[in-house]
Amino acid sequence: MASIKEGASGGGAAKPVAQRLLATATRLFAEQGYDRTSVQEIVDAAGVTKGALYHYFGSKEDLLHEVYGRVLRLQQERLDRFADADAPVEQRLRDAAADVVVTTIENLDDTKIFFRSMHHLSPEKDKQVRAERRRYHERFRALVEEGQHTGVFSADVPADLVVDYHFGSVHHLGTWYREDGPLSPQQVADHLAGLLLRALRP
Amino acid sequence: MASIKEGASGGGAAKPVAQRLLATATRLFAEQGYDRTSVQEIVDAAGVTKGALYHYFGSKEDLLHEVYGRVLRLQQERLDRFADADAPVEQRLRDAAADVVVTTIENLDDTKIFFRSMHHLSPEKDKQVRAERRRYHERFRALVEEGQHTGVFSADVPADLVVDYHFGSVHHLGTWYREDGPLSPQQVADHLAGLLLRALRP
DNA sequence: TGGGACATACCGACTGGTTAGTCTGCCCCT
DNA sequence: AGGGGCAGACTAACCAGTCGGTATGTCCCA
Repeated sequence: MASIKEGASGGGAAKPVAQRLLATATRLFAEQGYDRTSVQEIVDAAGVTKGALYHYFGSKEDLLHEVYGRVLRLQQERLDRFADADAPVEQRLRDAAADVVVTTIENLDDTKIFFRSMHHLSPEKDKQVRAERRRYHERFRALVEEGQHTGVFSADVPADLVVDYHFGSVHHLGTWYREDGPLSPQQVADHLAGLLLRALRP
Repeated sequence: MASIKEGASGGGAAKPVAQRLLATATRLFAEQGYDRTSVQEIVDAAGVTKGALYHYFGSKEDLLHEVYGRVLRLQQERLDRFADADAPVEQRLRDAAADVVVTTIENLDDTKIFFRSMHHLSPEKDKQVRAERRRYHERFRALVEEGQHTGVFSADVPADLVVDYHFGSVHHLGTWYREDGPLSPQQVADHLAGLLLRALRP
């Protein structure tokens, strides 16, 4: 329901207008912020007009919500994959923690928007997004708790706080990570996952 | 130059208008975001009119910049105090790391604004704020490096990344910390500083 | 084969409302 | 009597969303 109204375009043209609009909006939102980006700017940059945008999307906010949906679905799916793997819990947590870093860096525009503009959503959509985020948080927390119960992680720190601790660093990536910096996404991920696992050593 | 045009008010009235405006703006910016808060709202909530606001501040952006200046000065001063203390480096880092958490929670409105609205500043002011943040970052990094050189901290993770790691969690506080939650500011600070120090164990 | 009926995809001028900032002037203290 | 401190109406710009219109395509029945 939250997905784009099929671009149809029978034969298979160059680039569906709806997707071009979403990609353009994502870039502009990340660069200038949601409120600072006008609908006119988006359609100009995408080479269409408002008529096209409002043909595919119900509102400007729908564009934002669409970005959120994409990120959430992607991250949740990947987390589930790693958490369900057949490996010791410390390995599963390490893999999941590192993966979310890589995925975040690879979609840095989306995640910048995600964390900066969350509070721009209408109460209704905000509630939905929060619910999905909570599911994600809880899945991650379950990994930490499992390790604490089996004794491979230190138990004298609340699991919730540990999760927020790690996601703080993930959240923060958009602020400091530069593509032309000295570290590859995978290197950053390995370092951050390493720090987390060491912080959890009993 | 970046400070408020003296409220004068010779004798010492109830509450200087300039400070009331700044406090009101801070609250509203934190609640609704900078762009979503109109100047009219601010002056209404402060019980004055636009004439008063533009008498004391050059622009809406000046209000934001003023909030930034306050936070930056406060945090820098406190960091310097802890970093200069006469104690082993692991103790100084722990104290500094915990203190910034407590200070952040105690000024959660300011820091929410700080991290959310940074990119709303004009290039000129943005440059200035960045420079001050960098000084702060470097002071903190020096502590990590000192410990790495003297061997009390593991050296196989870049010091810059460690600093961003910790400040990620600080940055993130505004997202999850609730006053009516189970943890006091000091408890959160102790946990986060503990995690950092354990992550750095050789 | 042709043509009417209808739908999809998009255009772009327009509207109603909001906004930051200005300006003139009053009031009160010194 | 002069100026700081403020009021409040005003302006010029901008913005999300609307709406009537057009061009192109598809389906169906004769």
